[in-house]
Amino acid sequence: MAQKGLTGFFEQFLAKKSIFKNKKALQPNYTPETIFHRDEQIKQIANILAPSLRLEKPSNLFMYGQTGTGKTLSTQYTTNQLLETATQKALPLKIIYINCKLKKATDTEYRLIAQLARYFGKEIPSTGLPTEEVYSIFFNVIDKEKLILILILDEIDQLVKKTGDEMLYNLTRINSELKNSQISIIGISNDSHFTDNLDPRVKSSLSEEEILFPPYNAIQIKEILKQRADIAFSENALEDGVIEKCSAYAAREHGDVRRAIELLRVAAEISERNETSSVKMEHLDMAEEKIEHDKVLDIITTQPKQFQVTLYAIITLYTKRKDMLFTGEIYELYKGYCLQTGLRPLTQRRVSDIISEMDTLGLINAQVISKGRYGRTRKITMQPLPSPLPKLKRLLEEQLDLV
DNA sequence: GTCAATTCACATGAAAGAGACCACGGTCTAGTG
DNA sequence: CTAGACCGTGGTCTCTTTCATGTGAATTGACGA
Repeated sequence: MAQKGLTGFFEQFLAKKSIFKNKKALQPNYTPETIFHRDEQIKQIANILAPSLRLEKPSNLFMYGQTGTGKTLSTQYTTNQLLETATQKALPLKIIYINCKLKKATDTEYRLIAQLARYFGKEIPSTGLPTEEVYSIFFNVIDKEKLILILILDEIDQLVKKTGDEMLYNLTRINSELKNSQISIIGISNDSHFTDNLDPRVKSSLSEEEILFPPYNAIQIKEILKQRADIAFSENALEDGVIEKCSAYAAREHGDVRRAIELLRVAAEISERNETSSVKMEHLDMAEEKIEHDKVLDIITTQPKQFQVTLYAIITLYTKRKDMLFTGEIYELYKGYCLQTGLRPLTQRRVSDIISEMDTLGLINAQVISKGRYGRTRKITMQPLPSPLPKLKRLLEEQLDLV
């Protein structure tokens, strides 16, 4: 029945002139051929890593800067070049890039080492072995022959937050036991205070060298966006001022280019779906909303039930009383809903943690305050969320089978 | 009126338990020659 | 005799509970002017 209509639709879709020429240039993992405004940093990285070509261990390196300031990009660019030279000269250089946040597979010491061992073709079960065992497997495989290993740990702060800094210590220490090979660690973090709380031993060995990535300013963002847009879009696909507005927006958000590019891409997708011939200003606004909305929906639907019930309690209470809420009353309400849904209520201790997780995720504003004689608690308010509350509430009701 | 002590209602930390998942080695069992 | 099924042990991981300790200002109450 609908088949015929659909073939027609797809044919029409293909026949339509796309505003995209090469959409890849807007994907988050795209590496452009030239990188703007990061010459200084790239040169530094190259300088620090260059000794590896003489088979000497490069210094460990720590890079920091806000999100979307080109840390990962610059690193990948430099290491790719480095690797190219190394392969040409048949040097035993290996570079491993691990994003500690992206993959759930690397958020514990065991998993990280297992992941590393897998890069060398060792099959490591996802669980069941003692961590020591995995270390020694890894150790043996890299020390078999001479090798310079550069290990890039992106979002290293996430890793340390979850597993503690002991593992970094272990990793740096491993060098002294290796006979043939050497490991260098490149840590990338968007938290500049990250090293403050590290064990001094780890700190000094990790940041033998440091590179700071300052945020881009609006003009720089504009140039970068322009570069990407030229590749990504066909001619006249962008209305005048779109790029300017996009970069202004990103500059406001501490110079995060990644966001600017995402915004541009989503805006273009919206305009394509709306069958307009070019990306207009209003698409940017819609894109901004959509990005936020999707983020919230994604968070909500992927969180466990307990989290959802807690959020549901907060939303219900908040729609009833538009002022600040406190942990105690939320917990009481939460217990009630648990009964309704047949969930076993968690302790207040846990719910308290859940609430603070929500704060970190940006769903709510939770602030610890003291009400003097009346105790200490979290003051919870809801930010103006991109998705209207009743809609969220209904979504949660569906998720939880609440009536 | 002033000032230190008290008190509340949680926050925050540390440790440990439960239950799921998994590897490994040993033992048992059934099928094969 | 051997491959595969099955079990017990010991390991990780995540989520949670339990127990313990911390905290900051409103309130209280003693004190002095």
